[in-house]
Amino acid sequence: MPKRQFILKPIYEVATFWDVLTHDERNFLSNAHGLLHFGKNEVIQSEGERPTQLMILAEGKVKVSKIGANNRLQIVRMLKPGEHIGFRAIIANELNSTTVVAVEPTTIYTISSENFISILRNNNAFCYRFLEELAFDLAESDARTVNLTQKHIRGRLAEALLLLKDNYGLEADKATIGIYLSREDLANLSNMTTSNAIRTLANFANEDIITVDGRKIKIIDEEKLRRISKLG
Amino acid sequence: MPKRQFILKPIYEVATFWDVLTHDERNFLSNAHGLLHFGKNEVIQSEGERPTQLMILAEGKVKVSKIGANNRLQIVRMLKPGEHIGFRAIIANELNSTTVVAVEPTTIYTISSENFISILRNNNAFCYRFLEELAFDLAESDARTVNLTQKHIRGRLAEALLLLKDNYGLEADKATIGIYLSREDLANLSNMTTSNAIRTLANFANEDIITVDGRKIKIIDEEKLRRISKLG
DNA sequence: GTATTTTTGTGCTATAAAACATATTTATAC
DNA sequence: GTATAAATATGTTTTATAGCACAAAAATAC
Repeated sequence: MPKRQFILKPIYEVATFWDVLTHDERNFLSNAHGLLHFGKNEVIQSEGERPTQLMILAEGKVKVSKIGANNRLQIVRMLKPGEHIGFRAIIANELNSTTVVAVEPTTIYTISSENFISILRNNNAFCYRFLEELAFDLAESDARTVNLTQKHIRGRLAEALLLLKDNYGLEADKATIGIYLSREDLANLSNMTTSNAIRTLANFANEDIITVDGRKIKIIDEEKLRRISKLG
Repeated sequence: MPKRQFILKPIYEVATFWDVLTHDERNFLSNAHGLLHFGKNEVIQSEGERPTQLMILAEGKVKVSKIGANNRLQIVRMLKPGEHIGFRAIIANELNSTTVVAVEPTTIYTISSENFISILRNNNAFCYRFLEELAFDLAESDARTVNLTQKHIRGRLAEALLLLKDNYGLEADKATIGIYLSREDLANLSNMTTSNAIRTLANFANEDIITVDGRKIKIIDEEKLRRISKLG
């Protein structure tokens, strides 16, 4: 069987804001955009750097993380195609507050900060779209703060698995979570050590809540997983 | 000495967005706004309720919190005059994701959700202002997630004290933090139990980093406090 | 002014989770 | 194909912090 060939979608099919652009803006952006590729584990942007462009994830999956005390890494969110990278720092006129790394081979459309800001300043519907996006992101970030600080290990890991399921969906078997993360990434997402992620994952498997095959995780009993996540 | 009389500033002096309004919008809002008062510890909005108005904090201080696992409360941010309440949920068209409570007597100007959205949709500069505000808030929320999950108790309390100092400033003596919180609030802000907040506060006082007189906290050695916060 | 509730303070115990140690398996390099 | 590195797995020890109990002080109610 030949390896499946990905046909890259054009920017107007990837960018969720395309419908609110004016005719002129569409014409302009059809040319005035860039294209970047990143291999697995490649760094897309780094915390502390000055942002130079809005990035639109066209293909692939990325993790967004921050370094905290003792150089411990915390994954603050995971992005999928159609979502944006780097726009928060551009809007706030700050340095990047997060590091973004490709979890699998990733293709990105880019729009320069200047062009991005220019459209934000001139197209009200476009501006409103990003306003909505930030409003959603803020609620999620606040919720994550509370979940990560108050839930116990089992609750945090259950929550992370559900977050991944909700974000990336399930494969054709309707059970396998649509992203394969290392135990270390799972740990950084759930605010625990790698050994505890491994242990807790094994416990969940023993309790027939999930099955684990390498990095493939099948959700067997979602109800139970939600209960564990909810109770903390 | 007679009790100091607060003269309430008019909305156009409180609202930080007033300068980007059009002449017509100013005329309109000069009448189409409401005024609310809340006593100490009164609930201004509740998690799960439908938001009905943008609130602009005119006088007073409020805490913004969420309930997590085991009904434990987490304060996610603290607001001061000029800052906004309830706009995130209106923009995202969601129920309130947070509860807001007055820490001291508080006066609030209100603008109905409909009027707020209408201006957002028509005045690009106004929309951009709130875009910026959310961009700042998101970075702070992400930073808080990492700090609260990774720092130890001393680091978390030191961080909370600095956050309060940076947000509310110092009194005339250039040492007393400009807001008086209960030990319980300090604990909910720093993600720890009340006893641990009390204990750690006492330790800081013993180490001559702060002095404590009831709820008044004087910062004696800010350098040391920043070091403790940074190291975690 | 006294009673009652709330807040603050302190010691002790229990426990969740990190830290550490060490295999074992899997992936990658040459 | 072998060597080396990285990821996964598991047992043991240590520790930070929650949980609990109770006392003292302060605030509030009557």
